[in-house]
Amino acid sequence: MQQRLAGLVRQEDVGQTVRRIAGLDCGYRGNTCVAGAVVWDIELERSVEEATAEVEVDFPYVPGLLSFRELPGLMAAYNKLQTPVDLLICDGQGYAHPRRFGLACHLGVLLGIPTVGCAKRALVGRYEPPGAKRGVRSLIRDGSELLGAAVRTRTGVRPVFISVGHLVTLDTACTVVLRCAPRYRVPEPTRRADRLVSRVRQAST
DNA sequence: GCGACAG
DNA sequence: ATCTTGTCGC
Repeated sequence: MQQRLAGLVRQEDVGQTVRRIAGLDCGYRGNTCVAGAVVWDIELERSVEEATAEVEVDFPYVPGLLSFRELPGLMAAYNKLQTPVDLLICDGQGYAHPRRFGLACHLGVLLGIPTVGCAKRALVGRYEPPGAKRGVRSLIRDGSELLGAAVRTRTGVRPVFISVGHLVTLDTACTVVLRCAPRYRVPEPTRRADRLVSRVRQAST
């Protein structure tokens, strides 16, 4: 399925303005996936809408097949949003995937909107550690193929791993993530979604 | 056969 | 991801 859908991914910028950025993340309570979606206004520098959803899961975590475990919950949370979103940042890989179709690509193709993969760890590919200063990038490659970039969002802190999801270029993906991460390693949309999920999980445990 | 392996 | 005890730094 991933090999087939990978052919639908477009790595070109299509969004004119990128102002409202959604962040998605999920956590678990037994076999229940608790997903959260946050819309971050890059101009106002604040969250303008949040939504959560819970769905039962049966698919296990398997490196390379994360989508099949998290997509249902993430889609449910995203679909509850009322605010139109310009771009979506996902907690995981996009193109930097064994079959070049990570979670960010899958969500992008299904939703038909620009998406970016921003993972906390690499899955495939090789890269040199980027310079220590915030903003420095280092390309992630697999042989001669360009997969993504290791980007330092905070000086002296380990980098995040950016790759194209859908309807964006790698350069735009890196620029957007840096704009969304002026203070913390993880960009605000994803970071807020993570915290939202944590709070909901606690309140129900 | 062994090591690696998003969340 | 989840659980869990302690430590370091601003």
